[in-house]
Amino acid sequence: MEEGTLKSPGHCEVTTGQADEYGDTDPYQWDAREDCEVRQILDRVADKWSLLVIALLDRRVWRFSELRREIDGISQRMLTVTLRQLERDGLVKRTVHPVVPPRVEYELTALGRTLHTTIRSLVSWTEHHQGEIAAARADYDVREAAVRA
Amino acid sequence: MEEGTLKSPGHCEVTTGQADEYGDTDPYQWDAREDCEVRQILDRVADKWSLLVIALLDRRVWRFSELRREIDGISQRMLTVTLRQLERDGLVKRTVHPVVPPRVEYELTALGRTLHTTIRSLVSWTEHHQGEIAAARADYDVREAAVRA
DNA sequence: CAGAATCCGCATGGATACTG
DNA sequence: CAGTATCCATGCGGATTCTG
Repeated sequence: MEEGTLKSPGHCEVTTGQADEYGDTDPYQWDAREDCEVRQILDRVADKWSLLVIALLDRRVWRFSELRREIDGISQRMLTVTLRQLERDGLVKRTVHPVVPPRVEYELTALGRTLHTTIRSLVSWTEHHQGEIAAARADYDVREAAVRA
Repeated sequence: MEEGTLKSPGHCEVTTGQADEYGDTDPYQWDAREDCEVRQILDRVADKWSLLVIALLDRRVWRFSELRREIDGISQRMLTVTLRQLERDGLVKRTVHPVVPPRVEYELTALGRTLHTTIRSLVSWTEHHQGEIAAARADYDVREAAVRA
């Protein structure tokens, strides 16, 4: 598990890899710097499974195996990793019931619910425009095939 | 030559057809199926570089090397791949000026601009809550360290 | 049931060299 | 300048096994 080096918000510090000398000021603080905290958070949100998990958790409380069954294609390992990351970020609350067999339940925190609103709009956009995207892809593929021929 | 349309190497190729129309617009139908088109699009949008590129392109028209310089940490290869994907999806328009040396400019399409609105809100959320997330992480790490000890 | 731990295949993506 | 092509290291993530 990677140790996220955390600095105060706004302070940029290189996590891993070479630092190199930066120096110029960036008009848009959030974007370019890969050591920028906002980018780290975006990377977390914009990962393969997080969006799915958050969207599901918004509906109700889920048990681990329920999520596993519901999310098609996720491995047990990745579900665990994803849930831990979201829990660490304060987006998901994990509740262990001391019973046998174990019963662990997951739900969104208040913070997680605010994020869900945004995610919801992203999903909505995708739903609304999937036709246009499919058309654009088909168009692109045809044109590229023509060039290649 | 790698193609972006690669599915995850899982076994779940239920309906490998392009599924042009699922018919239903159920708000909560998008999630589970990994063959769902919405999920494929989300995977594209939610990748490491796409968000960054789209956000930059909304500002103005950019040349290739400008983007390369601006996006810290991206390799020339990944910038090319990302731009091609976005172009294929109809989100980015690529204009080649037949001059020497070559001049290629990138900008958002109308479709891309509609997505930018959503992305902008995602970035805003991140900016707004990065403090809370940092605190949650610190809290989590402390507690985990305590357990481990 | 929920997960931790382990092994490891292979896609992801960086570095380099070459081209129009 | 704006790519393409190639090689190759890294690590993501799947499969499996073991535990409380």
